[in-house]
Amino acid sequence: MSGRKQFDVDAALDQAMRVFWQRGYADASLDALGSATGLGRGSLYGTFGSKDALFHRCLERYAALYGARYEDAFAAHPGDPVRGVEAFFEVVLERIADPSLPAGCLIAQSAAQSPTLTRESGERVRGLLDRQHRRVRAALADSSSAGPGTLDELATFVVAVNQSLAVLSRAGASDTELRSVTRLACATVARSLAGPAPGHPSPA
Amino acid sequence: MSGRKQFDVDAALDQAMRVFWQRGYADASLDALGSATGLGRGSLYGTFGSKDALFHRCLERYAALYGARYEDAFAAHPGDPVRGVEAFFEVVLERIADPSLPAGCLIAQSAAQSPTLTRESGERVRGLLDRQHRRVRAALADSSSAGPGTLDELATFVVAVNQSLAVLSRAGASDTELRSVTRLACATVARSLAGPAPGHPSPA
DNA sequence: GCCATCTTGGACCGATCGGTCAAAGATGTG
DNA sequence: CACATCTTTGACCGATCGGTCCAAGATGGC
Repeated sequence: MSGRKQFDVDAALDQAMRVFWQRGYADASLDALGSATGLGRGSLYGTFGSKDALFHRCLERYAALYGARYEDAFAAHPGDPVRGVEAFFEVVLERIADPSLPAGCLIAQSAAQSPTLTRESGERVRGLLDRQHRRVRAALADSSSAGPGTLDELATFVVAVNQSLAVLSRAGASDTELRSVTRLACATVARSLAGPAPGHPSPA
Repeated sequence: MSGRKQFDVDAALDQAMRVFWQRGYADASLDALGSATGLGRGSLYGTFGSKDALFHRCLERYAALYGARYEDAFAAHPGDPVRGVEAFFEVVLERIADPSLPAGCLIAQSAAQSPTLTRESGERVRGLLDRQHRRVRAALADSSSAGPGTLDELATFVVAVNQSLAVLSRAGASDTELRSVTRLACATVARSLAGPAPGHPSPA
């Protein structure tokens, strides 16, 4: 049966994305991807070309989907980066708590497996982390009382904490545990933006 | 050739551990484990029983090896938990910076892949994270000006940051980036131990 | 020196991997 | 209705997976 495409490409990408998200690139077999999307190998290869290309599409889709939500969270608190970061973490925590979604985070998952991926894929993941860094940094710079170095470090810190939430949630950490991590992280951001660190006087 | 065992079990475990560490459980093939250890399948199965059992032995060995170093780091600063945590992160950073070792951390790696492991293995990994939590908590409690709740949250925070270092390093983050994360984390610990957080007054 | 015992390397097993391909059916154009 | 074009299904490919097994060789007790 055919003639014209029988399925919605974006819906298929959503399902494939979840398989990569849940099992990682290597453990996401074409059989698993096929049954999750309801597609045969012919359709998968005819549409996407290869497992690698499908993975890239899924990465892009994931980044676009949740990247937009992160943007919204920051944008909801213009001029107030601390509230922005809180809202950002809230989005992450709600995604993690959603039982209809795999645990963790596709980017973190892929970053952890980066050395076992194609060099190309590894660089792509690194690029996505950089995008996240720039996004956070831009939000933090919104009330630029801090120097550019501090801004970079804080953004790296927020990205790092975000990755840690993914790892811990995959290990089975509770929402409560995760929230204590974000609470402390937010306090750190607030302190660092309010004034230089005590004990280690900032050169800025 | 044989009669008596021809190889050192611990040395073989060291090599196998690195393979799991570098590639993760699923991607660590028996061929890779065999060539890394220099052992044939007969020796591997005769000594360890199965890939899963070998993995467990490697987890234990990893936890024992680096757990001891963490203990040392904390023990080197009795009564000074902040310095203890700094020393702890220093051990982690040096291990990550060591080019003769795989990137990241075997525990973090396994935690991220936890949902794809045996239920048994997943629980084991969770147990190792708990052990790390208890270790950090005990060190923090050394100068117990903080309540037990705060202690738990801080220990979770330190464990979380440790996991984030593993993920970021595997994605190719530089030592400098990693150090800004630990610097901010240490400042957070110092602040929380010195007094309750501002803005969010602690109930303790 | 004989022999039970153990270890070792490698052949081998069925299952599964990512990927290809051809046959068959559906479609739009003329 | 005929036909070129496209999609889909599922059989099939070689490679590799984790795991088993056995023949050959080394060992120590007697």
